[in-house]
Amino acid sequence: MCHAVLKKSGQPTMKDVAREAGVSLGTVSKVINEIPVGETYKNRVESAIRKLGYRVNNYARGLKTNKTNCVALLMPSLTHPFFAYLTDALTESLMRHDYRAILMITNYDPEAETKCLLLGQQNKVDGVIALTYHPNLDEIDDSIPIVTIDRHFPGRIPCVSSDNFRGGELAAEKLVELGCKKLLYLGTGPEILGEADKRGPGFENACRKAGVGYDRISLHGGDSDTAIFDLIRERIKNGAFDFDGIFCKADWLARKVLNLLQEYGIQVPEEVQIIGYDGIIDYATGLYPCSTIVQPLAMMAEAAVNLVLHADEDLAPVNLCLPVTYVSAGTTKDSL
Amino acid sequence: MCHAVLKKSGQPTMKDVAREAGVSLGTVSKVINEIPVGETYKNRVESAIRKLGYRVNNYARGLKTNKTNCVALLMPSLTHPFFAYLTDALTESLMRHDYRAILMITNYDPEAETKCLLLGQQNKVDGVIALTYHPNLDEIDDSIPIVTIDRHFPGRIPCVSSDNFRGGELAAEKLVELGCKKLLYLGTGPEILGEADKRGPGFENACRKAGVGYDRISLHGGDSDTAIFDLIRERIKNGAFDFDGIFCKADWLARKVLNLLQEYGIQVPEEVQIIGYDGIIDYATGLYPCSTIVQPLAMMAEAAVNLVLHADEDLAPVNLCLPVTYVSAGTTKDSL
DNA sequence: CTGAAAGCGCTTACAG
DNA sequence: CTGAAAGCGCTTACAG
Repeated sequence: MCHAVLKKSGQPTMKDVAREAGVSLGTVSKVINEIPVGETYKNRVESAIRKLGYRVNNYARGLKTNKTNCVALLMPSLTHPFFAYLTDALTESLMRHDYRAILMITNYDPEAETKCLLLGQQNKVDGVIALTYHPNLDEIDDSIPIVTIDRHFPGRIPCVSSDNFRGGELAAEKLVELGCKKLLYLGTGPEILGEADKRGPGFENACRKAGVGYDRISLHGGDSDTAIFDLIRERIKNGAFDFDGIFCKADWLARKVLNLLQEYGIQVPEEVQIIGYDGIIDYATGLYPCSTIVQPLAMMAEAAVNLVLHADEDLAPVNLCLPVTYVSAGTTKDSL
Repeated sequence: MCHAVLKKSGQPTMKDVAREAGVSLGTVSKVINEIPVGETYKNRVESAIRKLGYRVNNYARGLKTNKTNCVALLMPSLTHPFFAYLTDALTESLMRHDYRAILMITNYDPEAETKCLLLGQQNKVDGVIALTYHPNLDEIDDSIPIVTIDRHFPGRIPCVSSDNFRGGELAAEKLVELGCKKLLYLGTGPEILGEADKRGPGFENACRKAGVGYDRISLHGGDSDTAIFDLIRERIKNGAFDFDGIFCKADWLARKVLNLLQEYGIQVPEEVQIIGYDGIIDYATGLYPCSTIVQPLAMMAEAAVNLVLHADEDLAPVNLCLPVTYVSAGTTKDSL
């Protein structure tokens, strides 16, 4: 009855612990899972664990329990600061809940999104948090909970976003309050609409309510990110802009519009005031990039994690719109 | 001999495929792993897989093969654009190699770093890529390959970084070339030094070689990120700065110094020229934040992934310094 | 080439 | 409270 005492590979297993402690496998398992066990047994197991530096193998455990403590995070890219900050917050929140984040970058590619979703399944993730431009999520196995961010699929999947409609309203209200008489909404994006596309309607709603004139330049798909600047240029005549207040769908757009107007010698915020959306502080300067509607990032991350981890208990596929705030930072008159 | 045909839970298993195809378990496994199998068997298995929508359970497979196709990514934070871009590139590279990235955010906290390393072990990752401020990695199980970025632990662990020393030299050479007569190095950082701290020595080396006078303000630990600005202010007298060329250890620092000098009415680049380090394009403006030494991000990510995936074949714990380039972007006279 | 069987490291009823 | 045993979904020698 002489077995080799040393295993060839590094990591000790539960069997090693049981042998070291002189107890059975099941007892070790119980100690680890905090199921009551005799005091002496418990001590022996615990010191054996310490001595051997034992750690549970999550994979083996997952095989039995059908729980891997991993959640897949689908993101288009981390080069957009909003996505980077969001991924940071989601990952930290997951770790606080003792979950691991499997990060997947899709590059806005629907095919890659599908592939990643399947990969997640294959890795038996306990859930998926997805910021996706995928046309639909129907083909996805509904046995695994999924939460979307900024894109609502009514009826099946909960969605977390900032209160985009309200954010648009808030921007309009502020611009009016700051004396603007002729407002403009500027937005670009992919063909597939998401929650962010409620910013425009919210803005227009508040304009109407305030009885202020407004217009909209809204482009979707293809080269909309660059094409919009030609349309903006058309509205500049003799060094004056047709509007005195602009709400941009995103801060990066606000910054580019700011630069464009300044090229034409138009003063911001004196002649034209600009409000953006996102509110990610620029790492280099430590400042907001412009006056902006701030998304509650930490809250959004926490909410998405809670939803995906407690998917079974949740009543309905909610559309959770978290409150936004306005911050003045250079492109509106209240920061003068 | 009547078994229930339908499993209660969603995901089909290999057993289901075998039953559907009328072959044994082992045969299914062989088809999946592309081990030669009779043509008819192969076809039957493949159509059964398609019909059932079967996917291998990576966990079960990993249990046998000791390979999980997961790599842990340890990052201090994703709010720094360099870390965000790097994480993006690393994740995409891993995915191209059919690996998954388990992202862990450590917030510069050594304890969290240790915890994450252990978590990685517990999840049986095939390797770790770490950008860490951990004092040492000795306590880490050496059975799992680890590659560091920007921090070299000689003797055991390969390290990938940009050629920091050369980058410092390059900055000095450029400033001299652009007519600077009195140079300054500015750097801050944590107490624990890393590869990035070779930027200063590289800079000074080139200054000496060129016979140009230089000074250095280099702070480490605690509140060095804010304290350095007081030291800079001391060098400003009557609206003039003691130096006409500055090399900053990072772009964010360069930007803040730029703002500080401008507050005092000092013209950049006319009176003082500034070069930073990192070269991450600002998402909002689409521009480099300043004249800078650009790190070869994609190359660094690819190299780190290759090293960690082929750790066994590699000869030595290399210190891989990848080539940097200089870009002029507003804070040096060559961009006028 | 194919199948039956052992085993990876765990958990969990089930007896004792 | 404790242990022996079955089984999670795979892979891999081993016979046939």
